[in-house]
Amino acid sequence: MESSQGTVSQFTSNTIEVGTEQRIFNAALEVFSRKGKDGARMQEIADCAGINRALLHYYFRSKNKLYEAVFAHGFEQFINGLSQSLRSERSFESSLRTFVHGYMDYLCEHQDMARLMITECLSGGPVLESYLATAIAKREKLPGFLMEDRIRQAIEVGEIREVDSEHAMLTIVSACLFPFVALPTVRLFQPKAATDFEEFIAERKQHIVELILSGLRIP
Amino acid sequence: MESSQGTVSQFTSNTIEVGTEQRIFNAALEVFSRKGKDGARMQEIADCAGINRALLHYYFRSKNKLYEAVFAHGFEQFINGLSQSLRSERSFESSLRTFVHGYMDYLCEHQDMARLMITECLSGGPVLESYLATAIAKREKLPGFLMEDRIRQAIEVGEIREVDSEHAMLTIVSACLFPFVALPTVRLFQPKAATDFEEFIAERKQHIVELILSGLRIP
DNA sequence: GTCTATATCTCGATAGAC
DNA sequence: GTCTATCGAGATATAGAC
Repeated sequence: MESSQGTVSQFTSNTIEVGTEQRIFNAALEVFSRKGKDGARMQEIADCAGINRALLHYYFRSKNKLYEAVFAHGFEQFINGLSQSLRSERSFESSLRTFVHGYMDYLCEHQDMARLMITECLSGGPVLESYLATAIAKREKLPGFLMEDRIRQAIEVGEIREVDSEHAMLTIVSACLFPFVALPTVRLFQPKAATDFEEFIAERKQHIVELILSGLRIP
Repeated sequence: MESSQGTVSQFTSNTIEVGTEQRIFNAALEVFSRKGKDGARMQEIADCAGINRALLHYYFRSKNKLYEAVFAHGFEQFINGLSQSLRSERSFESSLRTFVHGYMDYLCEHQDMARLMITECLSGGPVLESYLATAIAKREKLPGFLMEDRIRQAIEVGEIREVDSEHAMLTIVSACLFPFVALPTVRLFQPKAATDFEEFIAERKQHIVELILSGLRIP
């Protein structure tokens, strides 16, 4: 139980010499994110990590502990990702572009984590909610809040038209995040999402920024 | 089935009496939609329906059959909901408003089904995909396709500016559907979603229609 | 640290009384 | 149709050899 505490925070995306604990960690994220906490099987995680089932219990005491560890790490990463880049004062257009691109870049790199949090949400999300609740206490850390403040500020200065900043923020997040949630389905409708994912994402970023900017422009 | 003339049943309410099979069905939808097919427990479904576990197997042979039945029914409902109302609209604004309001009304009434399909999506969605694939064959039945055609048509006539109709459609669906997926989280950020859900939805409909219309308006 | 073997428990499914 | 009791498969978790 000590071993997980000590090393979790030092995970890197280094390709050389990936340790057992991290392989377990990655595999767990992958499986949990697709099957949910209950649906996930320890055997599948072990197979995915290329090790024995018993090792899962050696590094993380139980399935519950493993899930908690995976979730906590991903959540931390999720919050800290965007916050810095949003603080600098620039035009609203520049802020929006920064947010959309940064958010979708994160989602591309951490699709597992996105699925995991959505799965949490769907199940009523007691774990996610407790994490969010404490995060909301320190309001300034959440990228979503930063961007929403930016919207309000832009309205005051007359940079964009008057809209409900909370709904606008929700719409922006939805437009960025939902395609990842529904990816298997999206692929059926938009073949490019299957054949050339990078280009699909690039197009999507541009579409969202343009649509929102145009939608918030003062008539 | 049998009419109890002499006894005043304490189970009947002012609503229409709902049979055991229907109660199982509703309970299964509720549980499957939150936990996913694997994560759901037959015991929980039975508890939720207020009956014994064995009865689940009496009405539906197995967990798999039960899931299939629930999914098939919900999916059918989902497709047929909007299609008619979309064929008869004139202006693009009117079509968009019809779609957004109709779609969100459906989602409000069938939040379980929305969750179920999202859960399917997240797990790779073989069941959903097979249903969608056959539905896509008869293209004209899907409301999403109808609306996307409507966007293309509006562009040709010069009613709205030139955009990628597929991305625009995806954005509209995202804006409508995602708030239901993330409802537990949204409630933390927008208290009104918890206290006055009806008003929150009404606001949301209006916001989406206005933002998209303004976003697609010809400069 | 990593494995095999096994104990323990949970869940889906069935049998049979009423 | 509905219940209680139980079986058997498969899952988590532990013990112990190496």
